[in-house]
Amino acid sequence: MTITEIANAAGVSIATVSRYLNKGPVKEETRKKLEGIILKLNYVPESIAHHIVNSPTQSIVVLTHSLSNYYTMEFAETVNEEYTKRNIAYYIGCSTNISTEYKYLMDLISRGTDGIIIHDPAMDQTQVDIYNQISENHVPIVLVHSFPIDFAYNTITVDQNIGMKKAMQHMLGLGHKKIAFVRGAIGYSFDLKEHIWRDEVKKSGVEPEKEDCLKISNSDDETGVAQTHKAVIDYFNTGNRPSIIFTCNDIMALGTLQALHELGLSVPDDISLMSHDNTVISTALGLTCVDMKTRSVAKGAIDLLDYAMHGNDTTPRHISITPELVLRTSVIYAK
Amino acid sequence: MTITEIANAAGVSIATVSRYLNKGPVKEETRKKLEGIILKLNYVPESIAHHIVNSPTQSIVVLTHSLSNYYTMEFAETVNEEYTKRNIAYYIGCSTNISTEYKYLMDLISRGTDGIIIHDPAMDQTQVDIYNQISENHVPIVLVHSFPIDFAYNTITVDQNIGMKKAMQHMLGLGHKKIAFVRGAIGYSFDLKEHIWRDEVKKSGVEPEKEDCLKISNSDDETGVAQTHKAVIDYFNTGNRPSIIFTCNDIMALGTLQALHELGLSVPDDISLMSHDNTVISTALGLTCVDMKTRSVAKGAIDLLDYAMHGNDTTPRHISITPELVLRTSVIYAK
DNA sequence: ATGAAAGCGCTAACAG
DNA sequence: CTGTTAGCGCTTTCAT
Repeated sequence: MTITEIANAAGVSIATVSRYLNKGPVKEETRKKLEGIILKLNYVPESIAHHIVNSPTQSIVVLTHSLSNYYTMEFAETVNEEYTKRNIAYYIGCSTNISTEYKYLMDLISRGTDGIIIHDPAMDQTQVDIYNQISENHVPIVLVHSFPIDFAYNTITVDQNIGMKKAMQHMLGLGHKKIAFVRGAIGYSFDLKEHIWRDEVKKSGVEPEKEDCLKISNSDDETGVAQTHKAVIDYFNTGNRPSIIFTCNDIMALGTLQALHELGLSVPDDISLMSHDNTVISTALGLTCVDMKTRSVAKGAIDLLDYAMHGNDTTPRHISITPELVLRTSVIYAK
Repeated sequence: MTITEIANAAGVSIATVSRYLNKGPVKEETRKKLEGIILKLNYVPESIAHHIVNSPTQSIVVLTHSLSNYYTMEFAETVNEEYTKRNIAYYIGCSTNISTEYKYLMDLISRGTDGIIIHDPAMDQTQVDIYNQISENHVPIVLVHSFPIDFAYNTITVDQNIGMKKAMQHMLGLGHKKIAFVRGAIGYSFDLKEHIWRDEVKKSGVEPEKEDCLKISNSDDETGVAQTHKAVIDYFNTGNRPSIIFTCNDIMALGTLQALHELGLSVPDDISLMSHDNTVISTALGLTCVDMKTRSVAKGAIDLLDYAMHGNDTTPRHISITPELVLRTSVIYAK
């Protein structure tokens, strides 16, 4: 079904149909006729052809590395709310590693996507040239929680240093000495958190034990829960008795909770638990945690993208949001 | 950056460049030259122009009604895994109501999307004509968990009747008489479950009380948790003392758990809890529940779409998957 | 192996 | 207010 067919059916030229479609000046009579025909023929414009001549495609996409993660989803959802309001087509792509991220990016720019938000980009410093290649194709991109590097993109992150420091000071301040630290195996933000954990423990005068740092190989979905569960059980079975456990995300908190329950330890009476991200899981379970302020981050990302898409100033901007502690009932004084 | 520019730079015709790009016959020498130029000029093909002449766009999208829902996300993720393997661009759109669902659908077919999977479609019988309109545009669509109607689409669902019956029989069989039923305010599948709850309770010889059916207005994210929490507290404050609570999804289970905790009731010692969907939350919390077999459903949806996209037989197919009970520790004999 | 030219569905001057 | 026409970036005969 093309514009030509409906032009023929109406006995007018394709230009008139196009004008009608684009709300240009058309005589009332013609308008009525076209309206009827389009309805009857069930015509849907081929936007692909529209956009080959009229560049913006009215589409924004968020690329993320995981779908089964509340923290990611809360981000995607906030963005969705905004673009739904604006009536622009918004889609989510999920790239689980560097190579699919690259493929997605190529697909998106070749599709003429108007703007791209990459949440937790998989690429790091060694792949900067790829980002540069993309930037040469003039697609506005904003990086959310990217590795820290000064390059030609708009970026927004929460300052995880501050968040983690606040968390450590909170725990240490309550008298905790042996703080188990549960992290994912690979990832810049895990490294950063571990570093601060190590640092602050040291500063408090005790030497961080190697075994107190538990690395979970898969951490986003129920297998992450299971892996954490196992790691925590093993950790206790080796004789470790921390007064508090800190988990780098809520999925790990879930696995930890499960393990604790199995070990007959209740939170916070027998042991404290602190988490990170403040997803619905922390809310629901009453876990004290670091709030990633996902909604603020999402709003900021949208602002940056607006700026990149519509502003006339092309210098990249960088936003850093300060995370805050959410105090609930899962952390109490060390016994 | 267009094919023309690279043709000029290489001193060949655009036809040759096109041939090179499409792996057609090109002399080794020309090939080498083009390869270099394309790399240097950072050329990315304009797939929009490609697909105006060469229809398939190599893209599949899943439309869903919510992003902050593990059950939905597990579905989206399973589909993602499959299409990533196949190297086809896969995106997710989120339409929160009938009107945005319609807009999305129009956007997708006008973009030339190759196939669409609608998970939990918002439309019901009264909007069937919209689906028909779409079907006339020849875009393969499969409906997942749609309302039950015989029309020209491929559909796949789990038989929630069976699942809910199994759940009721399990609870009733353990001697529970007053079963609180927690559902979302609006939705076909909630209605269906309530109907069976009512039916089975009646069959067991007791009259279902109006107050035992709690309706939660928002049920997908943390506000759903909060709403459920409040509703359950109110319910108990009115003097109700069920021996078990059944929740229609895990978000509601979370809210219920929170309320129970606040009321000083522990699961399953003081009260039993059974949920629906078997997301990571049920797994982690050890909740007995109805497993929606999301991964099987996702695989089935992909099969149906393959069939619709590549098969030569156009008669719609329908798959019904039987849900199963997952017995964990949250449900015990009624006291 | 390569180039010229037509055409995909649509928009945007430009005439009338 | 409407029709004619050129052209968006690409593919695809058809010649050469």
